[in-house]
Amino acid sequence: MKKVSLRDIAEELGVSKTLVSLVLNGKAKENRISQEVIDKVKKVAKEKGYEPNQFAKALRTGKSNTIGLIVADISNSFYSKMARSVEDEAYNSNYTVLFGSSDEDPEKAEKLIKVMLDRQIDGLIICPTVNGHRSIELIAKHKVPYVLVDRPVTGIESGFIGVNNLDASCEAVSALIRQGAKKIAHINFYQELSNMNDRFNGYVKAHRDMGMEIDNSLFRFISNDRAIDEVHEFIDSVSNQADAYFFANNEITLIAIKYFMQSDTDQHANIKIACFDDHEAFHLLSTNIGVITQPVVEMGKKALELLLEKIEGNGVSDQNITLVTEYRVLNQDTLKK
Amino acid sequence: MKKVSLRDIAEELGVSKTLVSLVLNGKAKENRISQEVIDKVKKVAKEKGYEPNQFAKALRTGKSNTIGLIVADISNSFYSKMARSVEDEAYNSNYTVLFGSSDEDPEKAEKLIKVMLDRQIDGLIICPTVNGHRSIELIAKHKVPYVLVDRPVTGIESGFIGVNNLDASCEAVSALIRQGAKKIAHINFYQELSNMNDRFNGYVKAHRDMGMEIDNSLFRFISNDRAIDEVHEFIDSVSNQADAYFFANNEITLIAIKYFMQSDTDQHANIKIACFDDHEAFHLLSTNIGVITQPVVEMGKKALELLLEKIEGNGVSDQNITLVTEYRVLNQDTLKK
DNA sequence: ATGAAAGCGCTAACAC
DNA sequence: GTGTTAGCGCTTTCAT
Repeated sequence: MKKVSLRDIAEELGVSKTLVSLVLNGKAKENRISQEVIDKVKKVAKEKGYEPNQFAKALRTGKSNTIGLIVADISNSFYSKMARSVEDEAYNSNYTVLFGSSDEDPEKAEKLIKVMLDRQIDGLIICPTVNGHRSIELIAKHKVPYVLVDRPVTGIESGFIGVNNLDASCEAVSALIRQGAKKIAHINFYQELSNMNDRFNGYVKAHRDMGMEIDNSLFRFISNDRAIDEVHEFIDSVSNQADAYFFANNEITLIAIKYFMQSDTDQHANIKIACFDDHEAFHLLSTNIGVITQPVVEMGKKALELLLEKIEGNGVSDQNITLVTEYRVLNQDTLKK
Repeated sequence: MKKVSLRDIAEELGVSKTLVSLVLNGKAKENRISQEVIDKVKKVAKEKGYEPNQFAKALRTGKSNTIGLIVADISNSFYSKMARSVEDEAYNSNYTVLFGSSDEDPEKAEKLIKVMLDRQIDGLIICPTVNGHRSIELIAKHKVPYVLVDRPVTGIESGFIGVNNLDASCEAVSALIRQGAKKIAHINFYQELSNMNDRFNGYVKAHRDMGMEIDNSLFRFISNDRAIDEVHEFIDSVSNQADAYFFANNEITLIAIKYFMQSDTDQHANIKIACFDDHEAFHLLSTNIGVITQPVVEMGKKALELLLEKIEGNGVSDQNITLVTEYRVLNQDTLKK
């Protein structure tokens, strides 16, 4: 059951490796190889269960038909859904996907990139971390095509797939205001990530548009490490005045809602909530919640499409694609629809 | 910025490729190469930013330092968490992970396996699909080490990582019975997957242990394609008699709970529920729910450990590792703990 | 202590 | 129409 190589087939047939290679790569016709030979070769190849050695092929052609995908955390539903979408598209285009989670750590991201470049990936889809410059430059230096998703990196010219963070946030917060909210608290991550900042800016803009002031004590940027504690602390500090909340992502939202539910009072039933990113859990809530849903499948799909265009070098200039989110209030009625 | 090869370094230094290779692979000492040369080589390699071409290396050595991971669906939280765990372990051991989702489709699984074998992975971790025999045999034929997770395949001798499906289910159902449930409905997937069957068997055993009968109308095996509709139909058909439910996984449970919540009555508040597999959404429920949690991180970790042992061929016989689940009732009290 | 040379399996430019 | 040849970049055996 040892591996069959081109040569084995060639020898068996008394022809050259070239011929076999040509036939098996579908280049027989354009090289005017006789049908008779074609059939013979194909038959033997099949019989012997020939499988080309991709390393040799890749070594020769420089193409691995593998792409890399680096996200913050594959176990997070947002990213795992995107991964799934990328995978599906890649599968259809005959690419395989290597993946890695950066944990928002620039060091780790850089290591992952190095390893993947080592593996001679043909291209890379990456969600940049804070201080992602260095790692992106690393990729660029290697001349490997890449596409950024979720967050752009300022100063980096490249393909990018994102959403309308600012407008979507503004819309969600405006909706809360229209529902009568006067004091909307906001929790975000303290990171130099432009998408997260835009969500904050949307929160600010909604207030400005309505001619409302925002008290500094009403919003907070928390750290990644102590997320849970900081959310709790902040909620305790604003629960007296706040009559609504806008959370910058589903992770924060989950922490907050859990905390609301733990509190003995039923106060949370009356609190208005809106947040960025959908989550299955929100659909099982008895309270209303406004949710900004990102078109995550579309994002993965577009990212891969763009990447393939760059890999196959159809001379497309780097595009920035902004997809639109959907805002929807989940409640008992939508549940029953 | 073109790629530097061994030869570039060798030429620059006026030495042979062999020497450079030896030094850079840490085999200098055992070949008694002079310290002076070692330093020189290392210095130049660093200066030029030498990165070995993994294809050439792999072509020569037959090792890719890449493993494959095939799960049913990477976007499912159970699998994405396992993937994360596998990834972390692999990362620490200098392996990269290729992944793919089989969608429980044997055809697709087989294609994925073929592609991965093509990529000359050093080993494979796989959650077998129904009728997984063929694909597993495919791997075996290629002499690539593999480890099965989640579900064993009868007749296949190999490393396997799973959990105590039968006992855990029995325990959960027994708990429902002790809480006073007389008519426990059960929904499972209609598939020849031994782990799912064991969950059904646990349900049966719990009844038998207590000397209770199970009416055939109380349980149902649903199909993958029409899962939602079939769950709804079944619930409609048993809601009169059932006073408790045991669901075979979190997917079914989510569908069911949503359906309960849609129904106008508040009946579901009084229904006792237990299920296999945890899910974040369950933690935000106001009703009680008994949850069997699989040690998913541990599963991924053990799977990779076992696989590496097989790859590195420390002659270990194929082990079957059964990890234990945890049963816990989630409710307002645990929430407040 | 160091190097020459073979070859992993494949592709592609160039014969014939 | 088909074959020859020359590598891709690396490791490894065997000389020296």
